Amino acid sequence: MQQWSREKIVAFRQALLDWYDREKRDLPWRKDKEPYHIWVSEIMLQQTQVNTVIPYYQRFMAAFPTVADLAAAPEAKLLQLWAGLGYYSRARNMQKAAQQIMIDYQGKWPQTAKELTKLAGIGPYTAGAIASIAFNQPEPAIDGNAFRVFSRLFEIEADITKPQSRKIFYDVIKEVISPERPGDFNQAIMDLGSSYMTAKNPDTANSPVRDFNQAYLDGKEMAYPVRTKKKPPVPIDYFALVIQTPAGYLMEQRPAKGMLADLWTVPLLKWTDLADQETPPLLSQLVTLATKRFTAETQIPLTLAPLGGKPVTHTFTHQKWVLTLLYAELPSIPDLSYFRGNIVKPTDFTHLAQPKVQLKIWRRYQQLREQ
DNA sequence: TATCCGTGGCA
DNA sequence: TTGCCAAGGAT
Repeated sequence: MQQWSREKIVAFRQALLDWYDREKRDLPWRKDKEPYHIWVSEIMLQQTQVNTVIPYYQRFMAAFPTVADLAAAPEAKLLQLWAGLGYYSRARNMQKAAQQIMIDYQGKWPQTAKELTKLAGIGPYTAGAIASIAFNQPEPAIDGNAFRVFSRLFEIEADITKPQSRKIFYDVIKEVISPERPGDFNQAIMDLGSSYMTAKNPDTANSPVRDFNQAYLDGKEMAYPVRTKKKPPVPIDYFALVIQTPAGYLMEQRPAKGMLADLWTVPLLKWTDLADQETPPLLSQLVTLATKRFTAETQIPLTLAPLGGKPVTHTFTHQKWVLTLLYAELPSIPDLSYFRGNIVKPTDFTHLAQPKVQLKIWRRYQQLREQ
C-alpha cells in the first residue's frame, strides 16, 4: 500500500474538487442539502444505478414530501411506489426510520454518523454519506466506488468483500478527505468511480486524478480492487398458477418475511414443496395441493392446463427461478377466507406492488393469449 | 462470518 | 446465455 505526503494529499483534494466543480452531474437530490432528500436518495441508490433511481425518486418525493408524510404512509402505497426497484426491505426500513425520527428524535435529524447508524436501514456507508453531505462532517462514505477508487490510488490489497477490510479503507480516506468540503469530496469520489475509474473499461488516461493512481502508473489497474468471487444463483422450479374467475385473476400476497416480502404474485407452488422428489409432480396431484393452498373448500372444479412455451425465468442475486405456467378458469368465485390474497381485475393491477418476475409472467401470459 | 435480499446494464 | 458489477444492510 502507498503512503502519501501532506503535500500530495492537498494536491489530490484540489484536483478532485476542481474537477467536481466543473463536471458534477445535475441530479434531483443535489438541489439542496435537506437531510430527508439526501437520505431518500442514498437508500434508493444502494446497489442501484443513478438512471434507475431518478424516476422513482421523483415519484417518491411527490407522494411523501416530508419525513412526517413517510412515517404516516400506508404500507401498500409505500410498496407500490417501490415496486420494481428491488431490495424491498429498504422501503420497510425507511418507514421504520422515519417513525424513529418523529418519535425518538422529535422530528429532528441526528447529525453524527454514529447516531445515524441507529436508524433502521442506515449502515456505515449511508451514515457517512448523510453526515458528510447534509451535515458537513468529515466522515468517509465507503461504497463500492470508494473501495474501487482508493484500492487503485493506494494499491490496497485487502479483499473488499471482507468486513474487516472496511477499517483499512476508513483510515486511509479519513486522512485524505477534505475537511472543508467532505460531502463534495465523497460525492466526487463516487462520480469518479462511475466515470473514469469504472470497474470495466476505465478511462484513467483522461482521469482528473490520473497522476495519483498508483495502480495505473504501475500498469496494474485491473488487479484492483481485490475481491473474492460470489456463488452462482441456485435454480428453483415453480408452477405459476394463472387462475381466472368471473371477477378477475387470483392474486396472492407473499409472506411478510423473506423473498419479495408482502408483494403480490399469482399463486406460486415450489416443486420441492409438492412432492418429496425433484421430478415434476403429476398434474392431478397438483390440483389437490393447489386447491388447499388458496381456498377453504376441499375441492373445487379446477382444471389446470399447461401454458405452452418455455418456462419464464428470473434471476435474483442468489436464486434463479424457473416458472412453468399453468392456467385454469373458474366458473364461480371460490371461498378465499384462508387465503392471503384477493381476486383482482387487470385494471386494478397498478394499485398492487408487483415484482418484476410477476410482470414477466403477465407478459408471457399475454403473448400466449394473442396466439 | 456467511448468507439473504432485486433489478438492470453490459460484455 | 452467463457472469459480473452497481451510491449496502440485516441477521
